[in-house]
Amino acid sequence: MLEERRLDVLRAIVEEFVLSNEPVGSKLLAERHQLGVSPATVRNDMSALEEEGYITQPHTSAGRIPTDKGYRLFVDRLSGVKPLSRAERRAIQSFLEGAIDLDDVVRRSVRLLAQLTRQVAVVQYPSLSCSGVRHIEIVTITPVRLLLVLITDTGRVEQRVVEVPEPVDDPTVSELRTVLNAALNGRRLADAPEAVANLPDEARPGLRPHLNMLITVVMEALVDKPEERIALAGTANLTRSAIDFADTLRPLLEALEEQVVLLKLIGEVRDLDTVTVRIGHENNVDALRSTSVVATGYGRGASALGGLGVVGPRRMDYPGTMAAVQAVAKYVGDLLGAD
Amino acid sequence: MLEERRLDVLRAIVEEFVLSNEPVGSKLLAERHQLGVSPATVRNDMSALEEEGYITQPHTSAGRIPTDKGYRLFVDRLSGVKPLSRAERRAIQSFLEGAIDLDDVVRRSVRLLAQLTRQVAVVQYPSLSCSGVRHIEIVTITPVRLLLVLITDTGRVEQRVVEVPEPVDDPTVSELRTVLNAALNGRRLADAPEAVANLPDEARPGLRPHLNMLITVVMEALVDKPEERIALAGTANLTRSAIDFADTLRPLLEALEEQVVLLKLIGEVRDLDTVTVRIGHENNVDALRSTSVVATGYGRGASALGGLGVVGPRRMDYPGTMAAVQAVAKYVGDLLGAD
DNA sequence: CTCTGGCACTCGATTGCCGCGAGTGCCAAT
DNA sequence: ATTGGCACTCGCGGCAATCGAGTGCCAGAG
Repeated sequence: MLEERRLDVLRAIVEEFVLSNEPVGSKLLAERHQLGVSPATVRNDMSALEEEGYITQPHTSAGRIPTDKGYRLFVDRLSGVKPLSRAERRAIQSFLEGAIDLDDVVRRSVRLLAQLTRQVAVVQYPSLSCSGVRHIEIVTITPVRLLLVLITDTGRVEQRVVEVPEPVDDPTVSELRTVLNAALNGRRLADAPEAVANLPDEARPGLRPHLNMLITVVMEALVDKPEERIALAGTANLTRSAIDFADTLRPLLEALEEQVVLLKLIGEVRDLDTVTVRIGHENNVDALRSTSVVATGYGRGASALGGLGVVGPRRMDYPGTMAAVQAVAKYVGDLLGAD
Repeated sequence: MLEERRLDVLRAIVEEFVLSNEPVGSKLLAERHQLGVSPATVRNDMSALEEEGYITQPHTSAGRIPTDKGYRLFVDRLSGVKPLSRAERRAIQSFLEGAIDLDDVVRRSVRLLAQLTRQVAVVQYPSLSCSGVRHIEIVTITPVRLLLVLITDTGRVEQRVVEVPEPVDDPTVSELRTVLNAALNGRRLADAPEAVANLPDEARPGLRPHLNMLITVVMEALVDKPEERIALAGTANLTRSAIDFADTLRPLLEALEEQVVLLKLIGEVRDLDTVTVRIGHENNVDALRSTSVVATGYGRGASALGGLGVVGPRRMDYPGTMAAVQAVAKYVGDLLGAD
């Protein structure tokens, strides 16, 4: 009973603070939320909550604000799921269904997510290694430079220039194309290594050096260190909550422009079916220590194709944001998994 | 003589204000710049300059700051060219030469430009219509859905899904590929319409409907309304100069995320060999009314492949920025024109 | 043992006031 | 035309007084 109400108080504090962005006091809480007790009682609870580290006061004569630990408890135990409204679901659907290609899907999703959550949205392009090979094309640029174009079943098109050891003529290119496609079409890139492992042995001798070269490139560039891509939107929303600009906003913007940082961020939390929340100091990136990240993976079937999420102030509508992230992930997953 | 010194004073004001970001007074001017006259004389000149609308004072007891008109005069007549240092040129070269493909070139350039100018940099991908066709590839997805992949000589790879009226088999696809490549390889996309105009008439009858369909798609999607792309970097630099954030920074960030706005901006000023400067109100975009844009086109030969530039505060080091923009445009043009 | 009303206390934010100083405009003198 | 002198304006920083939201604690009631 007692314990119960303390949590109610914490929940009320979080909700109130998220709305108002101002330290919340006992009087306001007792009035606005039906706690059924007087401000004085609330004060006692708040005192206890502060003792336990869930809330803190910015300065002596102010109300309380949640700590990271407080938000954490709120997210884990206190916040119900907030289903999206019918209108929102329809909006998502109609916003995404007009997409014509992968780029379009990703760009639309990221803008949609930014708009829904009013925060900074991040969407990772489908990982190459999780994608399947739809087609491999080889184009001659010069006799010793070939352009390798890889088309995946998620619609990504990747290209690499390959220098071959000795000039190749068109029939040979044709042959190479046939062999590679036969070996890889329909397979996932992650499975590529074994699929091509003994291709050179089976091919006619004249083809081997070129084949080896191409295979090396495919492996190195597309499987071992695939070039991941990221789309970003809604940075303007940062001006909504950030107050101390020079100190907070700049490093944040800088971090967001670093693809590496974002990839690390998304990479850590792209589980399917689970929306991960990182609150403040829980983030491993310095510049994000004062923000929260809500992210999840998208994809169809077992493994995630990629990740998406939002970055926002710790003072965030977690239930709503989590719902939006989950919903968009579901739609994007369906869209890219199906195509 | 008199006229001459007045302009010297204006130049000094602009230079001083760009450095200090504070209204500059007569005493400082007379001391720091060798005008050879007393503060009182400078005051008279300043008074005249204000009368003519080149400078203004924020409040009565403050120094003067340049108006848009003042910056304009400065850019047009007062600022010499500021050649980049040897080190800077080397930096540009070494920064760009490691690029492996088009995406890489563009991303590196935009970051480089942002770093050099400490402002927001914008680089447009080479326009499709100005690019040449290196290769056209057709991949069968289903018998009635083909994926058309266009590879340009600037390294751009564009893809479109095409629905054909009736199923096509592989030999037909092969034939289509051959015909299209024969007609378009090596040509510029802008010349494509006439190149393909009477292809259907020359082809064998069975091929015509598909050919027509493909040609229609190529024309519509790639020539009439080509999807232009933009890369952006250095938004963090906005926090450097912008002071009133909620009112200035947000709409600015929003505008910068609008590809349409940026494309319009760049599209208007992508002349080769000329660095265009738009100061404050000279910009047609509302959100950019309090910024300046310095941009130019890049490319090799006669027509521009694309445009690039920076967006920054009106209080900007114009000579330096113009030099940087010009230099980067030159290198990017060489890189993409040659490849 | 829990809750409540009362009360004194703290401390950040706001307001009003004052003096400093940077910068100007004007004028008389050179 | 240029200059030194001088009075004037006005933004800014510092300081003190005031206000009030919010707290902690305590004694009393249920």
